[in-house]
Amino acid sequence: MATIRDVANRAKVSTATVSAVVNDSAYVSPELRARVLAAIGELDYTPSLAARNLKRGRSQLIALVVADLANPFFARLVWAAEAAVAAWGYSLVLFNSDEKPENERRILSRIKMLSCDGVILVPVDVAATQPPRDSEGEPMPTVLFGRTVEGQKADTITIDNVSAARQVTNYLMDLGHTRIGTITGPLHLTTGRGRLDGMLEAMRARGHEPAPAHVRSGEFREDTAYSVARELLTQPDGPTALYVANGVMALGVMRALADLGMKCPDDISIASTDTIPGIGGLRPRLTRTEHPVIDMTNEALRLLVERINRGAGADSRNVVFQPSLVVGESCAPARRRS
Amino acid sequence: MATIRDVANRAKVSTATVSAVVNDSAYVSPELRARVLAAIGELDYTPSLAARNLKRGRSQLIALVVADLANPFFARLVWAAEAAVAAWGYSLVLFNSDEKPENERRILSRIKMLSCDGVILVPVDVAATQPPRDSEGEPMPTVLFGRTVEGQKADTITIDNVSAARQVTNYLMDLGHTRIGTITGPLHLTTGRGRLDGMLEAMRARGHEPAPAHVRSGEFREDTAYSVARELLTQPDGPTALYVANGVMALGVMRALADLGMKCPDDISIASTDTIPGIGGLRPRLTRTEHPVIDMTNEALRLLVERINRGAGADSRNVVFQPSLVVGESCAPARRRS
DNA sequence: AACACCTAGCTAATCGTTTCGTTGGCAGAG
DNA sequence: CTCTGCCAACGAAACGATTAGCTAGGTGTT
Repeated sequence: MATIRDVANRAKVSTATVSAVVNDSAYVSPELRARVLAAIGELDYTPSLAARNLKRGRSQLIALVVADLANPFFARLVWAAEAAVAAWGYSLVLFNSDEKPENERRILSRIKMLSCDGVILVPVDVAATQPPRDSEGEPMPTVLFGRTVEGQKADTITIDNVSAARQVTNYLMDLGHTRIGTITGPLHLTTGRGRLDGMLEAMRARGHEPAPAHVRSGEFREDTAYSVARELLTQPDGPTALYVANGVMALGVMRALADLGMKCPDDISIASTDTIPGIGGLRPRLTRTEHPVIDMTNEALRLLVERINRGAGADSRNVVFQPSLVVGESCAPARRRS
Repeated sequence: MATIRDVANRAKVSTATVSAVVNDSAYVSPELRARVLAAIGELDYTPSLAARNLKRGRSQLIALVVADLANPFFARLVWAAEAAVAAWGYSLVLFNSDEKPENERRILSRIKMLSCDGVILVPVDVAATQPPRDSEGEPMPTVLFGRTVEGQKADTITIDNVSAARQVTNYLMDLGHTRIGTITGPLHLTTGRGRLDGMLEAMRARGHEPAPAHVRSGEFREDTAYSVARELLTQPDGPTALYVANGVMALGVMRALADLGMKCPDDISIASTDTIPGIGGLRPRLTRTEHPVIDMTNEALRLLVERINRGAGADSRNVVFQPSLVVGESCAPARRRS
């Protein structure tokens, strides 16, 4: 392939001049500029990012590490992030930690090798996640997305999980439900913990308390939620309404209902935090909160690029987004029950 | 950050020896090896990929260019590809061409700059897509995924679209439907064209022909399919069954039905090629073909890695996967109609 | 006319690896 | 005792860009 030296020879200028033209980094007379551009065109020259990165110590790469790529919530994040990253002139390197701390560790060291300029990280474990450091031992520009890590000073983008759960729970109680069960996410995650706390808080505020047997973890997974829901729904004194902590688990619950021959909302009301986009034509439509994923992603990139340019010194910022309740037809008023 | 020279100094060896240890590329005596490893540990040395790539002319990066990241089909591809790419020791750089040829061009030149080792490409336009070339003008190792490009010799992974459409159409006809409409994808894509051809072929084989007004393009998009479906379903002599060419469009059609107050399958039967994963709990479940995305992706990576290692010389291979029909409850037997 | 100053462009050092070709020490053969 | 061969380890030249520092020529001031 053509190198900058080939271009310089052909245009009868020095490599420094070619570099100046390519990067617009210094004034070059119109005549030389034209000669250089012509040579570039004739040789089909593309600067080598590898060489440029080696010299500049940057890579024009932004890494996105999601916790579960099979989850449509994160798929949407990937979609939004690709667009935002491209808009800022970077390229996106994608990793999936699959909720496993050891994967996360492997990925972060890989990111270090690639010397990515920044990282958007959905941390797997609040306790275990180490802030990524670059090759000089400095913390890499990082934005934590969706979940936070205790005691770590970093820029974060989160959703108000407590509020999400509270909104949904209040809605269910407004319909008259008091025997509300929940399928939670992993409680070591702020998303899992916060949603459970919000639900409990809302219920207690009105003098209710969920039966311990009605509070189960579905690990944020479709299949786990499916089996947990089957257990929960076949026990004698089952709940009349179920708050499900995320969208894929809600679909798992729906599948369990279908397999058990139960009807929603006739036999039980289901409401969730988050949902799967694009299923508005299928019934029942879930009552759920929606999260402004696109806004969150754009804000994450804004913060990240700012930090890349301003360095590690600046104070860390934490932006919290508010979810909004969207009512479908998956909930019915509670019927009086013995 | 620690460089190979720092390690060499500390271990009192040459950089060549450190390199040999790191890459296992030459025999090093146990004693020196131990010293080197110790120094690496003490300095927390990570080799710079930028420098390594510059020297080796490789980047350990594989690019994936999808045509529509918002489409769950491609989201699944991304998910499977990330895993496969990691398993082969590469990292995944993700791009979304959003079905726009100009984006695709921009992306391919970016990929060239990054000197990615290989590309998995869902081409946007059969005619316009140029095979990517590396900096030496050689064609880059590339696997075309899902769609093929006319006259281009390249490795391809595709699904048998004609067969998919034929299976679905035959199923509808077996139920007694003859007034079958279709919402197709863009006909300049092999996926769009093939699915329409398969449908027509199947109908003609039994002496039927769809009304021209019942054959419409939904551009593979949810919103377009939604509006087209509304038109199609409100015209006087509407079809009794609809074959929809992909999963997101099928959901758009479902949404249109819901908004029109029509019931599926009571008022109309819907069947599609491809679907959205994980919605098995919602009703009605679509009758559709399913595509072995994971197998397809793994095979794509196998081909790609082979080509990276064997060079451009080898013959190009085209692997065609077979879709399978999965019956839901979105189709009912045709009722006799005037 | 002499001097300082500015600027366009060049030369060459540098980034951190890999790798080719060389060195030096030791063992076995003559 | 010398010569040859072998092999572990090394030194130094790439890879392709950026950029600090320099040169030469032109301009403006006194």
